[in-house]
Amino acid sequence: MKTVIERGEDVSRRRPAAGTRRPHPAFDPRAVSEFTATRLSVYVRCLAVLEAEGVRHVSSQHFARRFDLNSAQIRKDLATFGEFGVRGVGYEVSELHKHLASILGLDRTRRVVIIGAGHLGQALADYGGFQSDGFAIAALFDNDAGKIGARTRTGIAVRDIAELAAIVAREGVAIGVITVPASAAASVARRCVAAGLKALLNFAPVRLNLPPGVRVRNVDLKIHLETLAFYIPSPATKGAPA
Amino acid sequence: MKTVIERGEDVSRRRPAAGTRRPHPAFDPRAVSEFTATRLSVYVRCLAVLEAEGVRHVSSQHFARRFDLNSAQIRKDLATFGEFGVRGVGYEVSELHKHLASILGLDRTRRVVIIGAGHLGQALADYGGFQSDGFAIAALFDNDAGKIGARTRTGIAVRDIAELAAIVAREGVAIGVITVPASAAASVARRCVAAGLKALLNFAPVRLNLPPGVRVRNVDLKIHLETLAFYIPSPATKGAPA
DNA sequence: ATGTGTGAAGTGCTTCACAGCG
DNA sequence: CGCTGTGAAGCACTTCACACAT
Repeated sequence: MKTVIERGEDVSRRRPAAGTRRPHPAFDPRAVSEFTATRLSVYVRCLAVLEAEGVRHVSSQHFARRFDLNSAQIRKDLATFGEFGVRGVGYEVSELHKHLASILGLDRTRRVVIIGAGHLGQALADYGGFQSDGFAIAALFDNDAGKIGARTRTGIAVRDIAELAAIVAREGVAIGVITVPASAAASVARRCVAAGLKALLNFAPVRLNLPPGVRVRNVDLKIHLETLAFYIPSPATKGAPA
Repeated sequence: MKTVIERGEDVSRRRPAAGTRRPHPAFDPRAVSEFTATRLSVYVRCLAVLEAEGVRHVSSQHFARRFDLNSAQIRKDLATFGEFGVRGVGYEVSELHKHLASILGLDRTRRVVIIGAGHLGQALADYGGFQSDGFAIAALFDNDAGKIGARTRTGIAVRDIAELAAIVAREGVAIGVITVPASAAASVARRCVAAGLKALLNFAPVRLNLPPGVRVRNVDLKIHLETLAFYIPSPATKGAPA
């Protein structure tokens, strides 16, 4: 991630022209770090909790204490997207929730395709948490004739990857999830880009090299496990202090 | 991650006492950042590729170019763990591979338990990449009487979570994978800690609060998707510059 | 001559601390 | 007063650049 994006020196400098609060000053998403974007998603989730509890207003202080976050960071993050707070009062939970959800594009359902109908791909297709809250599986693909036409446990059909481009275009899909073996990942990723996908969630243990404009996030289970393993004080190694 | 670890000011300062290269100077894993640990895992994978190709020696320069990494970072990372390189020559692939694998504890098989036999838990249990290369599924647990006793597609039995502590102790398991619903995650995590697990890979969309000494890594699929969604130039939003 | 190991510089994320608004 | 929004400081990871080992 090279982040050679020109700085928007004046965007955040601007004060509201009229007396009202500015919900949505122009901001370039590409200028927002993935750290901030990730926290945005966390905030939406936390706000949903507060809203369900009937909480109307919350200060960054209380919000931080409640969810084990840093209040300054919350304020800074939120200020990136607009002036949502009221000084001396805090933030209006429901309104903020709606705003942030809209910034993430969660106010309308995003269709997602999954490429690779192995164990993992099928499990993700059937995974409830994937289906709810603004995301829906548009289709599940594979290139194995033995799998095409079959259905997952919850009844999602496995389609021929040859149909990928057509379905992506027809359903307006922007996000693809890659759950194919490592050996197939690079070529599948290229097909995804050719089909018009703009973001990929890659479960294959491969670093994908993609054109600018296409975002990738890698979820590499083996690397996660190995990294965890690294920190485990092994019974054999007595060296590490307790 | 608070990283309040005291600095090991002198550990990296020490020069070799004898004339020979020191493969393994004492280092405290807790003083190694997760960034470095993650890359360590990447390096091992890359080295396996080179070794399979029959490459004997590699310089940080070539290594970096081959796998799209930064040569200075490679040298710095490796220097954290010992002096593996030979000046003017580079690194001996097979030897370095072995050393790094040993540092990650991959030279012996790590047993892993999975808690939560839903779609995802079963898929991970069956996932080949999980099984190979130093990790093995010791057991798959659930608390649903309807699932206990059943088997995954590849034949792994679903066991009662009541057996968790006994099996962890008997098999010497240190790593747990949590694939239960969000509502159950906190209590399951507590059980994991009580059972003696030292590292958790958490797929539940919840921030686990655990005692020091227990590492967590979160894989939150919904947050990944939402973060990706954030960067997608939505057809509705015309504001963003091309 | 070549390439490691490493101090120093660079970069960017996080946290502090406070001016100023409500 | 309380709390936001934000410049400035702090901190951590990355990259540079070079002394020095081979």
